Amino acid sequence: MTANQKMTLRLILTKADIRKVILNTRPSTVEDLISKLKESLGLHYNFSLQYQDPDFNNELCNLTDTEELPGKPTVKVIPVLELVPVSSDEVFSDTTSTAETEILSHSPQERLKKWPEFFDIPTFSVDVEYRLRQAHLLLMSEGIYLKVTKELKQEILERLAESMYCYTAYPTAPQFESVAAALISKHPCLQERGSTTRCCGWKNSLKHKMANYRTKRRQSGCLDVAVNAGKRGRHSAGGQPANKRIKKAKKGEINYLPNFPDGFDQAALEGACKDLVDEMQKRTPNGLLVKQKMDQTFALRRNEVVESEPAISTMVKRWPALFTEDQVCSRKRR
DNA sequence: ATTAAAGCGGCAATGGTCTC
DNA sequence: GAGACCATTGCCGCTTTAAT
Repeated sequence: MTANQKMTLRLILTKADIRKVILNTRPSTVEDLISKLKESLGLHYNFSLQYQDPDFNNELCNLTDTEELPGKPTVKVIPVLELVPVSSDEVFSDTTSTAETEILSHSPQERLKKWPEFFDIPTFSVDVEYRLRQAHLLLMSEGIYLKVTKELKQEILERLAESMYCYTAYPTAPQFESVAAALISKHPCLQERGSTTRCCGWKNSLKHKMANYRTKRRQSGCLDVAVNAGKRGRHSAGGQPANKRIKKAKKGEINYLPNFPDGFDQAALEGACKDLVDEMQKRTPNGLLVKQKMDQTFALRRNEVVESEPAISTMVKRWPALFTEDQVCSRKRR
């Protein structure tokens, strides 16, 4: 392949938006290809690429080298989800992260940010953004409101639920209101005629969506929402529902049961627990080490308390550091 | 059959009333 | 004032419905 050759490719942005793209020069690196695509299509988000590989019956493979591309390749855009970096005083955990961005994962660390004063509506898929822009123009010129189709609503709700979940799994009524208001403020074509707030339908849908989103997360193994499930008697197989004994959360609070930190399993955390006991037996325990290990093992302690309801005396033996002045004050701040 | 949206119902909190 | 009791309210998981 020569570098100056034109390049024609079929670009899959979404299921509904597949475009033919012609580049004047054939990019020599994947980075170059991505920046050329960003430039020619005006895409303002980061993405990686997958291509249909003729070696594997045209199944998609990650693109690592432009040499792998056939003559007229079909390439799929894979958006990279990014979170804004968080300042250390905004986090619940005392541990500070040096990462500039974090990919969304199932770890509780994703929910580090305080609910913002003004909720920032995320950017939707290219297709949805395009449709909203068109609808906005139509509203401005003709005064016609957008008729929100089922799949458009679905994509909007899904993206908003994801965004809200970064802050909390259980938004309050005013928080739902603020998101709905921010949505119609950013996209006036989504306003509802008939309601005074112009967005109470969105608020209602968001509430339902969030409940369904929690169920989804629960099924994929997120303990922090799973702890609130399984309380109904008639839905469990063996008489008593699984989590019946776990008290239902009060208004405005949740039963917090975080997953283990990334890279740590039960055994690793048990090790940290033992280190802590050993350290606490010293005449002058290393405060920094104790604090670090206590933060690391937070999820393990929560699991013990919720799962086995240990006696206080057991907790004192297993977690002597938990009852020091430093730790009591530190936990109160959480 | 699958999936998302919405309705239903159990449960804890809350507030009012009554009695002591 | 304190407590017991009862009705109401609102949250949220589970189930149903509707669309494909």
